[in-house]
Amino acid sequence: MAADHLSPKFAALADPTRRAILARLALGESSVTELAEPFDMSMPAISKHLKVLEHAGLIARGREAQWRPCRIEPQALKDVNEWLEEYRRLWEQRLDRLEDYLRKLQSKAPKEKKRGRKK
Amino acid sequence: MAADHLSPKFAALADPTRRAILARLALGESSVTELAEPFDMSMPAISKHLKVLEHAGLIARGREAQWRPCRIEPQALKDVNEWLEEYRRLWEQRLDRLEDYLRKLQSKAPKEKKRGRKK
DNA sequence: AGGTTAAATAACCTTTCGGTTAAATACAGA
DNA sequence: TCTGTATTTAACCGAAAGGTTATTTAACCT
Repeated sequence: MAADHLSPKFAALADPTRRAILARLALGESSVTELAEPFDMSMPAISKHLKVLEHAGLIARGREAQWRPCRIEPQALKDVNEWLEEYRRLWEQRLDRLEDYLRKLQSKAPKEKKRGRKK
Repeated sequence: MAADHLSPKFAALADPTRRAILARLALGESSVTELAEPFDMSMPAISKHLKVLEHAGLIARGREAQWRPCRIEPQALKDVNEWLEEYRRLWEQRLDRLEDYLRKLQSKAPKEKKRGRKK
């Protein structure tokens, strides 16, 4: 157990073409040809991208006649999110510090009012 | 503007060694040698991993005498989180459907009680 | 100045990635 | 059964990834 399922997911997401494909699939199922349409790229290239996404668990594919409709697999993104969650406090903490800083600036502001502003 | 800052971040996260380094840095600053210690890997290899993380904006490095302490840059992870947010409804939606399904199962359950259970 | 420690760089190697074109496969429909 | 349409597979290519060892740089400490 505990194989590294995250690496292939991150690797799949590291390509803008594949992220664009995911964005498209977030709107609904689509065939390979439809998915390929926006890109200036050969069909085999798209086919390879889809295979990468599939192996990462980010998409799944059905079969309808000669079409192989693709759909997004949200669970895979949820897995990524769960990894990220471990770090959430880090950026929220930093945000808190920024808020503290801004609050301090604001409480100082009245004193500063007397000074002229640089043109 | 609008350069692709996400690809290098995802690419950096696609390696388990680098994710382990990040996990370590989430606990606090660390020198390169300290970071290298848990891995069965040469120092230059670690050095390269750190460079990848740095270029992705995931870590930053200081200078203290002959040490180059590394620290995590939470903002980069926040950026990844923001990308992921666009898809959140997808997995939450699916979870809702599962909950609906389980609720239906439960309301059906009393009827099922009368049947014997398979051994 | 000389020696030690911390880290980066250079040069190299093998594997993987992202693309190509050409050929093969799978199915639908006349 | 032949033809067109959708998609994959095969073979190839150059570039990038991830590792190595050997060398270099940088800063500290006598």
